[in-house]
Amino acid sequence: MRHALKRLGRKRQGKTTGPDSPSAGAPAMVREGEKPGNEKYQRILDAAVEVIAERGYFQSPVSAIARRAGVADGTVYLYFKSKDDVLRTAIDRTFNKFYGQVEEEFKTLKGPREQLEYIAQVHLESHAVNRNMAILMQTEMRQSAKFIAEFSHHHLVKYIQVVREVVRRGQQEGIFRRDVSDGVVAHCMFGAIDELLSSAVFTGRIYDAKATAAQVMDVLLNGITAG
Amino acid sequence: MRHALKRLGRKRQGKTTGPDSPSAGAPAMVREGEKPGNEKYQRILDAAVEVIAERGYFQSPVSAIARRAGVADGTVYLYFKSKDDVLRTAIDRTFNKFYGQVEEEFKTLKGPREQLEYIAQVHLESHAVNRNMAILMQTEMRQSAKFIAEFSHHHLVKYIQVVREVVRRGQQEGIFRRDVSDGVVAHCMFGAIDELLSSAVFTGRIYDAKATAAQVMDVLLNGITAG
DNA sequence: GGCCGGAATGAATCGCAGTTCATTGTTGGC
DNA sequence: GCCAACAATGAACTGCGATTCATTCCGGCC
Repeated sequence: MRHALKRLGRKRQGKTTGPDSPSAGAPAMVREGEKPGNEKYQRILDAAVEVIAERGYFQSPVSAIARRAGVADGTVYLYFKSKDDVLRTAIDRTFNKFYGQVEEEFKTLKGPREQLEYIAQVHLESHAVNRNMAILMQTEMRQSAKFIAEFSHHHLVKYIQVVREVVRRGQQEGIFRRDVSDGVVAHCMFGAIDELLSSAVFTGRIYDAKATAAQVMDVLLNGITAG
Repeated sequence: MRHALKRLGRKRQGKTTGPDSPSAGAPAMVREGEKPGNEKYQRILDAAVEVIAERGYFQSPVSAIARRAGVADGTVYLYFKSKDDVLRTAIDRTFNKFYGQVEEEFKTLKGPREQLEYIAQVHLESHAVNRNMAILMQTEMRQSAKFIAEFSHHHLVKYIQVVREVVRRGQQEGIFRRDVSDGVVAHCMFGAIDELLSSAVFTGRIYDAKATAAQVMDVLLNGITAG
């Protein structure tokens, strides 16, 4: 009803809807197995992080992401189900890398204090590794959209869980005070580090991740040390 | 070019653009002085906070806010310049109330420890006072949109400033350690409280603001106490 | 009752942006 | 060279939503 103008340039006809296309499953998408390895896949992901960090998710049209990645708008949909999917994937990958790193280091680092210090340091270093990703984490992940809220909350919970476990072990070993809840400590630690990172991200300040982490953990550990 | 259908229902003509309207300044807006007192003004503000807390700024059409406030879409523009303006106003008011409260209490509360504890408590209590506003603070304020970023950052800075001053005074008086920067302490405190609040907001957990604030400040103050 | 000023309304405008898909390029096998 | 098969393209589609503004409603006044 609305649009009086019909397609004039290209004309679309024949092969109306018949499911006779070759590829069986998804209508038209790069095969699952090839995606992560593909160069364009990565380019799109990187471009999305860049653009979204600059302008915010809702102010980043797919066309802008595509342009930055040097591909056509439609190509994005060859590799991702939707615009949401791009952002979700980017965040997931970052978190998984973080957990992998922590898990790896925990194999050789056994003391609760050292473990907490290590987490703080990696958390703060994320800024240096990929500034755009850090910006994105400090903004979009904070649930500007409900669809991100749900799955990003899951990651947060996992982080807190890891810290809580370390704290609880420290309490059992008599290293940490037992009169403060491990949950409160975990949230305090996460919150403190995160706010420092956040403030650095927004003011563009540069800092030494190791030294800053040390200061924060000095206060915190000092505050929760038993005796 | 695009739209073939022209207005059919109401027809618009005459008085094309001439600036002969009665009210001089803004084209058609409730007089400045009357705004804040007006009942509709407040209704729209409240409705906006509610709706945006539920769905997020970009997923909250003006029409939804208007409906919730029980006014027509156009009425919103009688009281506010734009959709942005509504959100900005709501946030500004909340912060100003917070500062007013803190300032007032500081008149009778002089010890650095007590002052920090009071700030923590008010901060945590904000959840109880207006849950929707708390949600909004934890989400939209975190810069999902650049236009909010700029002015909300200003508020954050002010908060940190207040805490820093208290910490510095505590250091001068020899109550707090001097080997940790007041800035780091301020960010830690803000971050810790904020994260606790955030987590409560998202999980829907209920907590006792006074007791929780006490625990957090116990750890923090214990961590920064001199001697 | 008729008129006036201003508040309120909500349909229409208009531009934008997510997604689709007919068409075009490219590659490798014959 | 020719022909699949498949990746890539980008114009067109479509629906949504911020904002405008001609029109209606309302209260006070003559």
